[in-house]
Amino acid sequence: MDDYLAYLLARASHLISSEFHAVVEANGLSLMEWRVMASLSGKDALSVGELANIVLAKQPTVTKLVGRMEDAGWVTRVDAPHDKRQSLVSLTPAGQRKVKPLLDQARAHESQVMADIGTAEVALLKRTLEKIIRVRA
Amino acid sequence: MDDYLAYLLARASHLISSEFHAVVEANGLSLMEWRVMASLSGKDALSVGELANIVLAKQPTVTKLVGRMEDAGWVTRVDAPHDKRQSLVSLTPAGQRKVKPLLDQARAHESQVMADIGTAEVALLKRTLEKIIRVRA
DNA sequence: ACAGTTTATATGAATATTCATGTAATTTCA
DNA sequence: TGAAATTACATGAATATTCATATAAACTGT
Repeated sequence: MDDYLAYLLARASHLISSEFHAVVEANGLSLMEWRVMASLSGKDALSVGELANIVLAKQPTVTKLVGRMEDAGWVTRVDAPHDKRQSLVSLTPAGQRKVKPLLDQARAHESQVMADIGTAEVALLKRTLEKIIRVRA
Repeated sequence: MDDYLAYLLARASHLISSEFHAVVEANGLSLMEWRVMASLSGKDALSVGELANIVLAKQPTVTKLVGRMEDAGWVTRVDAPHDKRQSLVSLTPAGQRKVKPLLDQARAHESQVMADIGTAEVALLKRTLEKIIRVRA
């Protein structure tokens, strides 16, 4: 059982996410809120559907998550000009300030993992994970 | 963002689990129920706490999950003789019959993934994942 | 252009998860 | 030994997620 790829992936993912989860919660965010804000942080905006795909949640979950984040003042929603069905989500200035230090800490955490496991091995791991995602997406 | 190890692990895990999720649901089980039953399938019994650790969920979640599965007739709970605080969960005969074909299908799915990605590469991936789990558990 | 179909999001009800806490059993150690 | 601390599980309230479905906008083929 604990030799299956599906389980090893789930366990390793849970472990690594949990570690950073502590940092995220210390900043008053849930893991999902962090994922949304991190996803938005580079881009100008993403639709609810795109976000759902990225943060690995269902669309109604994201609609409500974004609603709560909108109330908190971290994101805004506007109808897409070219397709008024879409709702484009983007970070507010407050949201950008909120997520900024976490992005730095995420990089630091990543570095720590690489130091613990080995840079080359992690690089190889990433390539294989990307291949899995690419081949089976 | 989509280059971070944490995210690649989450995405790959979600992808692989989702594929098998379809099979699991076709058998009338949720992903968590499947995990519980697969975890129990080799062993004689596991405590609620051990199960929570294995299936990557919180203890109250597992208590209630096991309660539902008990109602469905797939598992039973008995107090541990040596420590009456513990509640030992084990598969009923009906539970064993239920999970048996899924175990076979899980192996088949695993084989399919290995064929798609490459046996050697998956073996290497597994070793790295095990290392991450071992080093950072 | 328009009827039918598909797509994107929202929403209410049902379900599941989690947090905080309670209870009971075990362990610790003075 | 026995009081205090710890551990394991259960439970109720709060929260989050999901399913089913509704609504509205954008396509499609004629």
